[in-house]
Amino acid sequence: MFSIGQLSKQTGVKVPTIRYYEQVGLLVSAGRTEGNQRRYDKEGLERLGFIRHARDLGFSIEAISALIDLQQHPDRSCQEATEIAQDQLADVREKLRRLTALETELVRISEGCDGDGSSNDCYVLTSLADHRHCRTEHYC
Amino acid sequence: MFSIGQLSKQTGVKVPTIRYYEQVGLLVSAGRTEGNQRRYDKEGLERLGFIRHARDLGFSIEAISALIDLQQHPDRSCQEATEIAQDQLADVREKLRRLTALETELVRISEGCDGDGSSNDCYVLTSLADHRHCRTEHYC
DNA sequence: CCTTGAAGCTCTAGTGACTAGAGGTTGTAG
DNA sequence: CTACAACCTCTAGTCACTAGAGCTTCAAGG
Ligand SMILES: [Zn+2]
Ligand SMILES: [Zn+2]
Ligand SMILES: [Zn+2]
Ligand SMILES: [Zn+2]
Repeated sequence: MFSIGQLSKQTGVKVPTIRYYEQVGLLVSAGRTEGNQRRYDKEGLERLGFIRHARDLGFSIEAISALIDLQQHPDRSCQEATEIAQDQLADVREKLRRLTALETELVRISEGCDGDGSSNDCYVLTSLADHRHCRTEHYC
Repeated sequence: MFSIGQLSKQTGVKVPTIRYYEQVGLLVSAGRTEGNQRRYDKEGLERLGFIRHARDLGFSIEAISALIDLQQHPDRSCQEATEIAQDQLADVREKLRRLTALETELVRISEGCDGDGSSNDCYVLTSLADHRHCRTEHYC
């Protein structure tokens, strides 16, 4: 049996975050001591590892919830799991697309000024004031 | 003079967002009507355009505040402006780096399963359970 | 001049995924 | 038995909005 601190050390997830995961229903402790402290078993450790890894891949709490539900029912089809992964991939690709546009514009803007003039005619400031200087459509 | 709704239409910034910008000190109205409604002049319209464009490039409210301060003092050096832009570019590049790693792993994971098996031995679920399947270090 | 309805106002609370802090209790090593 | 690290709960804060309630004002048509 592990304390919350031991779980934290083994997975790299901070203690308050583990408590937060319990609050939102992702991870329940195996039980409590007489003094009300959480105790986890090996299953809890593995589940927290799963959560951590999925979070590190950008999956939302909601998506991870669904994935854990699937894991608990080994007989169910894994179609939903692949859909969730594909959705996440699509999200990431969309973000990449947007950030690439941002990078293009920020490179142009940054290179347009050495920072040694007056802010009166600074290329950074004038570029920000007018989207018509931009080569791409962009937003976050 | 423009009402908040006219400003909204011209810039594409939603009305509650404009009020939020006032609350955090980014944009003040030129004045109020007798009935307490906000009225803006051309300067306000331009400033909101600046804010909108900077937000669309991912700058934080805090950064935009600093940039507007610089704009208000045309005699000051624009060094800070270029620094802010370069910081933003560095941020964007860091995010791109991370998202690219995520994409690599998510492609592998998505392609590893057709979604026609049982969740018992689904490649998506086993990959999520163990980082050792991953080819990159990754996090958000 | 009067009515109507769109548009405005303020204030509070909710979003996601935590993080920080206060103030108190428990576990454990020496 | 004592010290103190680690634990507990609860509230509030982060960022940049967004939604809603409940009320007031503006402007156009009759
Ligand atoms: Zn400059
Ligand atoms: Zn632009
Ligand atoms: Zn599968
Ligand atoms: Zn991994």
